[in-house]
Amino acid sequence: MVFCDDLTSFRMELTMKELAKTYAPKEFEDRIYDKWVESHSFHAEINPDKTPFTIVMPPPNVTGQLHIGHALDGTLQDIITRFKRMKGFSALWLPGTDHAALATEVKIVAQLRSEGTSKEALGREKYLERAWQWKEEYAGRIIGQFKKLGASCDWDRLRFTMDEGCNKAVKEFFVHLYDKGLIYRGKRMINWCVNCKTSLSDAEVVHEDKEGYFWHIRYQIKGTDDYIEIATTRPETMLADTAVAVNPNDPRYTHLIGKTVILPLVGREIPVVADDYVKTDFGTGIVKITPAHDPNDYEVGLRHNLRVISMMTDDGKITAEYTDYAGMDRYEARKKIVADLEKGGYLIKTESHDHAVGTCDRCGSIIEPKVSTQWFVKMKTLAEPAIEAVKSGETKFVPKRFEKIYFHWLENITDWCISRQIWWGHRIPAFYCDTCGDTIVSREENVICPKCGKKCRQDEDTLDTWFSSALWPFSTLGWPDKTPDFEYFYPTNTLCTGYDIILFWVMRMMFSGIETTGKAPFDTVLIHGLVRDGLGRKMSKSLGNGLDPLMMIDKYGADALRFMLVSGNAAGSDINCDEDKILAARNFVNKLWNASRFVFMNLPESFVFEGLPSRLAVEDKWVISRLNAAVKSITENIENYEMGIAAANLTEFIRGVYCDWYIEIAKPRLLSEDKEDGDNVRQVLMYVLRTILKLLHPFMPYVTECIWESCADGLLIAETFPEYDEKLNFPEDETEFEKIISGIKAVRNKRTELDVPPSRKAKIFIETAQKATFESGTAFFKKLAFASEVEIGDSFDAAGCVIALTADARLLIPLSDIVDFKKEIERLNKEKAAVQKDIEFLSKKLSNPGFLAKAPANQVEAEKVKLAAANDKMGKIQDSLKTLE
RNA sequence: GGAAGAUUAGCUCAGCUGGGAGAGCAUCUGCCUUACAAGCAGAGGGUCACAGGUUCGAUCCCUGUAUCUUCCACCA
Repeated sequence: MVFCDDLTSFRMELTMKELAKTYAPKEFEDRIYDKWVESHSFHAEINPDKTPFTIVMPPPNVTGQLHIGHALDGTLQDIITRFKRMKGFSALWLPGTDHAALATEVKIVAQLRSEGTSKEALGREKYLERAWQWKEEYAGRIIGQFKKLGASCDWDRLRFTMDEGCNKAVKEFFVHLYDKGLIYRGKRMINWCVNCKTSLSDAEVVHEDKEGYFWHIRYQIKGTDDYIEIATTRPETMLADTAVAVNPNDPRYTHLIGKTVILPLVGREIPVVADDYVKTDFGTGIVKITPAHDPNDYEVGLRHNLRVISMMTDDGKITAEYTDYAGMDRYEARKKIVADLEKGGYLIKTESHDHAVGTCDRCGSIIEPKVSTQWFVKMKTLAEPAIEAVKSGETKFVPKRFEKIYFHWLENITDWCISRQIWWGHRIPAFYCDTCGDTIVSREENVICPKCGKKCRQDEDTLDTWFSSALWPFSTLGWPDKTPDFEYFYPTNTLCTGYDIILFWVMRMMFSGIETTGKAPFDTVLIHGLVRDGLGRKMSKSLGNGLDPLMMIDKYGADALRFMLVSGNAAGSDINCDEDKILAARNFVNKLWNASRFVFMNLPESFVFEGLPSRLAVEDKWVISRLNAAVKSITENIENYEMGIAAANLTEFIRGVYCDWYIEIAKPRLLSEDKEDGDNVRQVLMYVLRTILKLLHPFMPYVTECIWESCADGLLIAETFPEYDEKLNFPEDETEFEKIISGIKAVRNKRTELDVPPSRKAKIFIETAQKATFESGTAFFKKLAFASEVEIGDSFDAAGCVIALTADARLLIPLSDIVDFKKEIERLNKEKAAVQKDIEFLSKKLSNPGFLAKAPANQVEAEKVKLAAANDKMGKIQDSLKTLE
């Protein structure tokens, strides 16, 4: 045999280290991680001989700690990175953390409040010191937690969204867009959070359906006793009404156009205007117009040149000029206004009305639309190439359906409000000359007015946190400088994230990347779902159903957690998980551990791994061939991001093929007199085990590396991923050996049915046409089918025997002393009926002219084979029944 | 108001380009068979949501319905 020459040339002296009796991940995970770090195994070199493969980590916020969603995200990225590294790529997984501007500020402000102070009291400079302290503490913590998971990130390249390089990139991008006319400052209607006291982008507003009311209010028409009826969900805003609008084509109200009405409680006289915006079939058909507090009304106001009056302060209180309500919270004021309207006879009725209100993504308070001067990015021209990049396939989403969400948002995009009235973040690189009134946008820190030479004042605001995140795939590689890292690793390959931040982040990286570098920042966007509890609920603190990944790692090991997260999951769908699933994964890890122990304890002290032996038994070829198929399938599935299927392939092979069969079959051979055969089976056992460890390593890096220590020199992380090899396919041997497996299963099945304990050995007579095949399996029948003796022949006397049937054999077990033959006849009759049904089904199919004419030939052939087998089986059953009766 | 996804065993979920439905957990039975009781060998359990359609053939493709989940949306 020549097929494994290349393997036999490989020799390895082993210094066997014994594995502990039970799998105890805590004993070795940290040690293994240190080993990887010390050997710089995670560091990606710029190597022109290798193809780069790059993943940038979605930077976790410095506000929190590792939750199960990060664990999923991290596991997927680590699997891909380790796989690519083993496949010979220069694989870079670039880690970092996000300053999470508003999210962090909200937390620090709360912390200050609990200390009885505030950011205003501290002042900007001291506050920022405090924020950096926070960052130091929490960024370190979450990085440490990622390490626990086994993340093979290149920590030499660790970044932070507010570090110097990112700041440089942010300024560069801002100036670039400003110079191109794509960033502007202007007075617009924006989303205002009265709690965070800052503007927000549209994406940061969460719409929630809330129970509310329609208050029907009477506005008197000036100079008459007539009145009009208006329905509103926000009565308090009437204080700032500057008009009332009707649809110009609404016959009920055309007579009102141009008239004046008197605003209740306030007494202000306001015009009735006609505008298409008003729907005739909703509410009363008359709308109060409050340009300062509603985006639509603002537009109406612009069209009709209405006054913009504000009735609310930045913290959501009523302004001083409305003396009756001044200083009241907007919702307190609402109550009083409704009461006052009722008292004054203005309130006609109140009806329930559910409607969507915008809330702050960060603090949950209700957003107030507000007219304000802010910085914006003009999105239309930036969006187009970002759409094109996905349409052309330069970047593809996995699963594809998420592209729709991406397109929909980009096609309907509005300008992006990027300025925030908070302190923690990148300060806007815009400067104002108080003397000349000029605005200068600059990369420099200190800006002198070119006209008057005076020092300019920098804009107080900071940028939306996503402005810096948008640059993450290239700012982390050195952009705007043309660094070697940037040249080699950009564009990156796979971006892996949850579907919840496609709009916030993915799309913004796309247009920023294309605008600055001319290339889409990644070729694949791998979208995964959210992690939920066993009942499909979102994990949350209030429900108390959160699974703390760190606790799970502590309890079951990182490998078990990782394997649970990818098992039985299809890309893009949510994952329900509970502790039972981790337990199952842990048990599987334990299985591998013990299988390895078994192999090691059966090796002589002087064992030398030489690769596959040149003489292989049918069962060796069976396992090698199955392994080879598994290699192919696992590789393809990882490449297609089907981690769930790859994980199932691994389980199936390791448990179902290697442990359940090959190891069991190896046992008699290990003890056999034939020394050469024993040596061969040891080589095969090791060969398969080593291949398994490599295949499994991306999924379970710790345990595989730990076992590897006992059976090889060097690090597993640095090994090459197994390759599918045509020469290792043995389809005939597979078929042959499956016949023995079927036979063993059939005997076991019978014995269990009849409650025969394994200790009660019995003879087996095998009637078969394939004598050689079953001859070679004799030892296995003894070991696995509890045979005291095996005889193979054409025909045996079946009297007093239990009969087990397979497609290729009739197996007779003389157990007359303990078997109830009446029951056995019943069982056979049952089986006969089942086979009869099969025969009918198959005959019907094969006599269907449509099927014969239109089905593919191999399909027809397959059905014929099935029918022949069923008929054969029927014959055996009938024979058996005859002998029993 | 749009859009996407889901509906498969008691539970949680797989099921690739259509050829007689799978895993894990749970249940039941029997086993401490010298790697593993975190185990082994078996068993039971499913009109693949419903109704049509295409097809020789549908869990899979098409249409509609129902229920659930999520995303998007300025209807006062």
